[in-house]
Amino acid sequence: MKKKITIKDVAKKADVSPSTVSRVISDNPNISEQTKDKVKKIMNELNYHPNAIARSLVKQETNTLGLVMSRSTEMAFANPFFSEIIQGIAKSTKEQHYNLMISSSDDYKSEYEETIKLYKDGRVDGLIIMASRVNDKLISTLKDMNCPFVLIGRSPESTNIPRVDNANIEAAYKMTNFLINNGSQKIALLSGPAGYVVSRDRIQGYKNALKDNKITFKENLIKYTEFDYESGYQVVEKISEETIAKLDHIFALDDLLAVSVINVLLDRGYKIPEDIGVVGFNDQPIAKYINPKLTTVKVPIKEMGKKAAEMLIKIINVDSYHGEEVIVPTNIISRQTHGN
Amino acid sequence: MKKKITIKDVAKKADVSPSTVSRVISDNPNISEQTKDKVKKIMNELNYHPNAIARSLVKQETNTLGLVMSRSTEMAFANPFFSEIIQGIAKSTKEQHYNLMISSSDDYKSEYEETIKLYKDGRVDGLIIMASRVNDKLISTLKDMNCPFVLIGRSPESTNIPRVDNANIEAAYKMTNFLINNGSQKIALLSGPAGYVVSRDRIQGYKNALKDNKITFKENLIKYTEFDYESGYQVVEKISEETIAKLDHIFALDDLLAVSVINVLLDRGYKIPEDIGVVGFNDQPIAKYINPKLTTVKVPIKEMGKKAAEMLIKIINVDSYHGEEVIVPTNIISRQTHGN
DNA sequence: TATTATAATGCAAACGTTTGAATGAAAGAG
DNA sequence: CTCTTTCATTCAAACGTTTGCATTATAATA
Repeated sequence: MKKKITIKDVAKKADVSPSTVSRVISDNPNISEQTKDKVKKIMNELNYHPNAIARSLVKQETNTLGLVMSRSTEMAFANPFFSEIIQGIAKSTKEQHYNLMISSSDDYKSEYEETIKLYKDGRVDGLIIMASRVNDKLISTLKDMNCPFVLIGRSPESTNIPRVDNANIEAAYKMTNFLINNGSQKIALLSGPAGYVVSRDRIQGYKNALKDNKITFKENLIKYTEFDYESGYQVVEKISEETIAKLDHIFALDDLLAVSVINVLLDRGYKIPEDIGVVGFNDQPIAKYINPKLTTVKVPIKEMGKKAAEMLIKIINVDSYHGEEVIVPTNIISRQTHGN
Repeated sequence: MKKKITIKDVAKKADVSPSTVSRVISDNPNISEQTKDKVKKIMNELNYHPNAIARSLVKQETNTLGLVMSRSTEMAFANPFFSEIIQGIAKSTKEQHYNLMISSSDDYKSEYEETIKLYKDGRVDGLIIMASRVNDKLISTLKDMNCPFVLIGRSPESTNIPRVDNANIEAAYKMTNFLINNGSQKIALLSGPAGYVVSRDRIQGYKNALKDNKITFKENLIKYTEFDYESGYQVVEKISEETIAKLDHIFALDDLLAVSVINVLLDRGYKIPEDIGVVGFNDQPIAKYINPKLTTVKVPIKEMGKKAAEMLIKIINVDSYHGEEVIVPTNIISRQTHGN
């Protein structure tokens, strides 16, 4: 094992003290240009890289952000939503010279513990949380520890926490309205798990739109499933022909779910959107890959990730800043799967 | 800012030395059960967490793996292939109590530097590399630094390096053969960038199959593009009707590319697979989401990621082990897009 | 009882940096 | 020519652990 080159080696060779070397690294104005040049030259010669761990220890900061997935590892990545979020986060961490550590577990309990641990162990300076279950104690724990974090989503219990989200209620309202204005009355919902805030919010928007249009809401028009293709497919498969025959539209609260809806419908011989319309949510890439192309509501997922990371870094670094709520705009992307 | 609880605080309160506390943490057999209990109790009381950074500094290991994407951030994540790889890696890092740090840049040069830096800075104990350009100097640099790493893919210049890959040549051969056996003669290829080893290998397999079937290879039947949907679409769009009319099959060297092929074909009014067949490579989730469902070659992407991480961890930890080459099996998934 | 082996714990150095305070040299002021 | 100021550099402590070695107490042996 080749011996590691430390700041002392550089110092010795340059005939200065380690402190001086450290100061040229940080470009301290007290060091003369002359010595700066000399030291830099030697750093190159020796191919010296400052040790980030040692630096972290004394500065008490790691320059790394932690990302934790609130769902089982499989679920988390199965949905392209997360790839896009990561994409955004990775982008701004890179831009701001931060590192990104990602963590995911298989069940909620260990997820919770992993998250706390990541921070308590001192591996990260702050956390981006995608957990947004109803009644998630993670949020309050984090607050108690005063761990810098930003939430992607919404936590109904805790107000006034730094977060980035889209206006789910409003967006679902708009989409429902859009369908109604196109002549639909019977709109069924395929929702994600009832335990997620996103599900609740989107359902709320749907209900609001129904109400404003004087359409009575029926609980049995909502089906719940996981946020992945297979679960969605299975749930929709079970719906009887008669039920479907009565429907104008199925509004899936996620694009992947919409795709599963479309596929069981197609498999059963329905024509989309002639026989029945299907719309989604998120505008993930797949929305335009499938045929017919999916009408959906666009949420700028990547930007959300990007914004979240930027916000977190700011929270970590500027004392006076404690975060804000940023709500990104959404809009309907009208493609080929909605009826009219 | 609440003061951080250190090993010293625990030691003081338990009336032992820090060394003793450290030893109960590592469950050193020299410590009596009695003191172990006492110390553990106090660690709980104080909610003490050992600081990973300090630990890393003295042990000269971070318990962290680094993952670097060889493509621009956008590209990397745009293709679900990477999500699946990450998924696998995340799984085994978690299982083995390692952390995962991910890195991606926007161009190749900074990618290279970021990677080296990640390791040189001492943030990670080893690297998983997905770079597999032809003539990638990253590999040799890593070797020179004797940085533990495993490659996902193949590096034609360097032999005998730890890596996990699928048998690309063989797989492409099998698929081509499959198409020929189904009666195809004119098979065009939509390849990823010519600079990637995967592209070359798959093309090689295609050529071999042609040769073994006494079909003459024509260079102009191969088109190159990036590994994302839009690039694929644009390339295929430019192909003339006459050219397409002569084709039996288009073999896309990636599922996402296959989807783009299918879509321009569908947009132009072709029936798949009646007019022309399309097959892909990788068996990404999207293969079964689209309609008609994509015939493709299955490569166990997630398992590759998992295996790579396991191997890397072993390389890091067991002196006598320097890695191996593991080639995962592939097989054809016959669905609805190939003709016969 | 003196001697040695054994078990449990403490001491202090080390890991590679950063940084406030101390030092020294050179320059400017009186 | 002394006194102060300024500038550039060094000293040494600190960050929170781990670990080889020394130390002590206790038990076993002669």
